[in-house]
Amino acid sequence: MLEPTPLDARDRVFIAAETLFRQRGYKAVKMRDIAEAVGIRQASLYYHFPSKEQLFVAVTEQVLERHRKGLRQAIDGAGLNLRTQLQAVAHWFLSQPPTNFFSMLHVEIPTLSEEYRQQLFFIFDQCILEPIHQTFIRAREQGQIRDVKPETLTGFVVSLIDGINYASTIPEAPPKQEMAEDMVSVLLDGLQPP
Amino acid sequence: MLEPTPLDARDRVFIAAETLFRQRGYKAVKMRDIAEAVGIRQASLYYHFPSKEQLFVAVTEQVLERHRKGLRQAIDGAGLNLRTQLQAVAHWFLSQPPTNFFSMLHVEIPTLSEEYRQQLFFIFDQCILEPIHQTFIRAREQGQIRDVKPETLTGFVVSLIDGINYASTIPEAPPKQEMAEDMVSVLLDGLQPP
DNA sequence: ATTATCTATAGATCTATAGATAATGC
DNA sequence: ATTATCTATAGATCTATAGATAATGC
Repeated sequence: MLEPTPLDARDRVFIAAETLFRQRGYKAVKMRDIAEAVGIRQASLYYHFPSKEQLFVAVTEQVLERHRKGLRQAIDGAGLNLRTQLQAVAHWFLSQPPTNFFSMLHVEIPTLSEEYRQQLFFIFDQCILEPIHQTFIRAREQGQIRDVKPETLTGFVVSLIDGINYASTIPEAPPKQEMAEDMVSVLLDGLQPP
Repeated sequence: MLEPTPLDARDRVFIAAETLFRQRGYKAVKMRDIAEAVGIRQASLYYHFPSKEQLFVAVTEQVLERHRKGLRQAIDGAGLNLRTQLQAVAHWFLSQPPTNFFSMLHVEIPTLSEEYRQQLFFIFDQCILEPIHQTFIRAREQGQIRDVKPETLTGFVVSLIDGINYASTIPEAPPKQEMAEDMVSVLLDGLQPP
């Protein structure tokens, strides 16, 4: 380790916060909950992070950045075919801890200060929407799909991923991977009988 | 009026609560906010409702029940064709104030007491999922669509509606009605070029 | 000396209750 | 008399700060 300061505790706070915020949302998670998960006292968190809001923003940025890298790799490694690219996108998202993006955008982020709000919206756009948007634009240019606005299709994909993640929490739901396959085949082929 | 008690104030509380809970979510709305919207003092709300939780549950039940009726009417009035039925479903949802169902299920409802949680999950199933589920089952029986699990497709529709509602809050987004048409045509016909 | 934690608590909210008071309808 | 509101506030949380103390590394 060449790190000047040992980051263990800070990292454990980060990981605990990420998990709790994802599971329960910003407001419902108390600093005490994070501290308990880490095994320190609530006030000790403030040695590592100046405020709950900044902790949330830092955690969310990291999650989004991880998705950006993962999506880029998934898409770049999936050849030139939209079908395999979408399968790779779905596979990436479903390999990650399930984040409900619309709750994030609709419930969590609006409670933050205006500055952080705008910042996270921008990063969300760059990390989640842009990679998928690009994919649809290229597919359209190559005549792989008919003329539907790529931003509409991008929204569809993110919505469907959210939905699959949610459905997976229900015991009777079909397996994630099956729903992901159905998602791609419905998007590309529709539901018309053979 | 044959009502024994004039329900005006109670109704105004109901309406204000519905709007605020929908816009900001359960936790973020304070009883004071609802009172201010109605024009009374915070404590006066407790004359009409015993607790914030029961107010939220009552409001949510009413919203869900309204959707059940609206969906049933929309589907029943849309003939026997899945395409027109889905168009009617989309049209109904987008004619209503935008509720983010996945936030509701994923963020709001889990913070309630176990009893109310189960109750609202059940009612959500009856009011939102069941009508759409039935529609897909009938279409499948009549050979209108290929073999994909109807519960998967139901989840897709609800996810997509959530996504369209969210997208509509962004200034540059395509019009709701256009996204709804794209949703139905993608679900049924896919994206393959003509 | 510096780093990381602790205890204690101020200050800000927020829900819900108690009891008083005004408005309404016999 | 009953209905609907009010003021005042108890009680419960929760974030963040102040200052003390233990652990670590020169």
